[in-house]
Amino acid sequence: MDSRLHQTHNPRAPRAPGRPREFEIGEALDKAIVVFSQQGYHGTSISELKDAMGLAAGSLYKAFKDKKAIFLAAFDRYKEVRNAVLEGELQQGSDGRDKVLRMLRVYADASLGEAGRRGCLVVGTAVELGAYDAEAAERVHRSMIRTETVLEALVREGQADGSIAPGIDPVATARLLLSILYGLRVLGKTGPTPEQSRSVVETALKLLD
Amino acid sequence: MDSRLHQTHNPRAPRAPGRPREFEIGEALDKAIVVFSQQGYHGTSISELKDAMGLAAGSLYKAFKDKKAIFLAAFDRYKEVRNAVLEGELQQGSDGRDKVLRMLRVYADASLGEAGRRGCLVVGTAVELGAYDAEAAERVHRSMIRTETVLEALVREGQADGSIAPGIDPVATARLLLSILYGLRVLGKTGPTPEQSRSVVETALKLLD
DNA sequence: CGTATTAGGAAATGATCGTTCCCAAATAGG
DNA sequence: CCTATTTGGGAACGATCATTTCCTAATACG
Repeated sequence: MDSRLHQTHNPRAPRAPGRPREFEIGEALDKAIVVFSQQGYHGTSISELKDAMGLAAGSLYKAFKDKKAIFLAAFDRYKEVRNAVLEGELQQGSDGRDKVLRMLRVYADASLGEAGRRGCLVVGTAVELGAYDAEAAERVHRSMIRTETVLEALVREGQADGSIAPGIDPVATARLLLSILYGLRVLGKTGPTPEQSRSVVETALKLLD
Repeated sequence: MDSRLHQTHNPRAPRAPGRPREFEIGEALDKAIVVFSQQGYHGTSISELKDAMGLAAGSLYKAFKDKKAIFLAAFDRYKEVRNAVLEGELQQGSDGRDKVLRMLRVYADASLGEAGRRGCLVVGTAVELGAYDAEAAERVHRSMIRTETVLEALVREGQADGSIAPGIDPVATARLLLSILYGLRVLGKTGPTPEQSRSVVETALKLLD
């Protein structure tokens, strides 16, 4: 298996001979993310995928090994994009408490409107493929552990800077906040109002007192 | 369409002529619930369904209009079963706070072990079919609203009997608890430890103070 | 007891699935 | 400038999908 297959074009890498690729893998994956998030893995056919990505079936299978490889590449890109959004927000946080608040808001905002109805690819993959595909399940698990670890670190940070009560358990609180984040994404599938999402975030802050 | 098609056998109803059905629709649906919860709607083929339910394809299509009708009937039965479990627990609750605790525990327990990996059919349907099938989305929405309403009533009950702080907002708290319940079911797909689920429940109780 | 009606179950149906094949087009290296 | 190599894209592939058909078995009703 060629490791270049699932990478975006790197202009510094030695150029292989042959006809150059006419599309950006990253842009194509962004379109795949939309379809996969909306319809799930089994609910998305290669035919729909090629229409959404603007590619012929042959081109798809030259860029990716099979349907699952497309999905996993889309999953990885989704995680990259969402992690970048999250990190950008966290950097603006003034203290631990404010960073937890911003993290909750990122998920609450993502659960609103069209994006909310589309759904979270991590949650979707956990639910649809968690008991079906080991590779997908492992990525989901890693992603969840990472998010949980971030939350735990933020709680500890808040306890260190005095913005979060010293008596609370960072591990238990992080786990509960994790439940809330994914719960928000599930509720987002049914089209909540911005007020509903906001009230969840505000009320959850009580856990930091 | 014959309304008897999706009902379990009722011995008091006037018996129709013809060969009697050799299987119990309810038992067959119980087996369908397992498969649908595990693999989702699109991930489950009629072939798998007939194997799991112990029926031939022809018999399936005599009992149900099509695959979606099987799924919706399984969804309805799932809700009946889970609602019965929940109601049984709530009746044992001593006051509002204890009832909220018991409700959290029902979801935390359901998210453990094999049943947890199997997943919640409401969450699964929301995620997989929420943006795909209007009929499924409506059932999910009704189910979520109902659960949210129960939570809100329990909070009010606790405020009335003095077990829950009078200052908290029942609507906002119910919504947050709802997020936690569904979040627990998502996390259940990755095989949490009993300690993790228990700590979520314990920590969430802080929201009632 | 015969007829109408329904269920059981296997085989057949057409559609769509994921994947491969094939050929023309476009590049790099010699 | 030719050759090797890769991509684009559409046609073709076998497999599997959901569904129907068809025949036999079992019941209710007159």
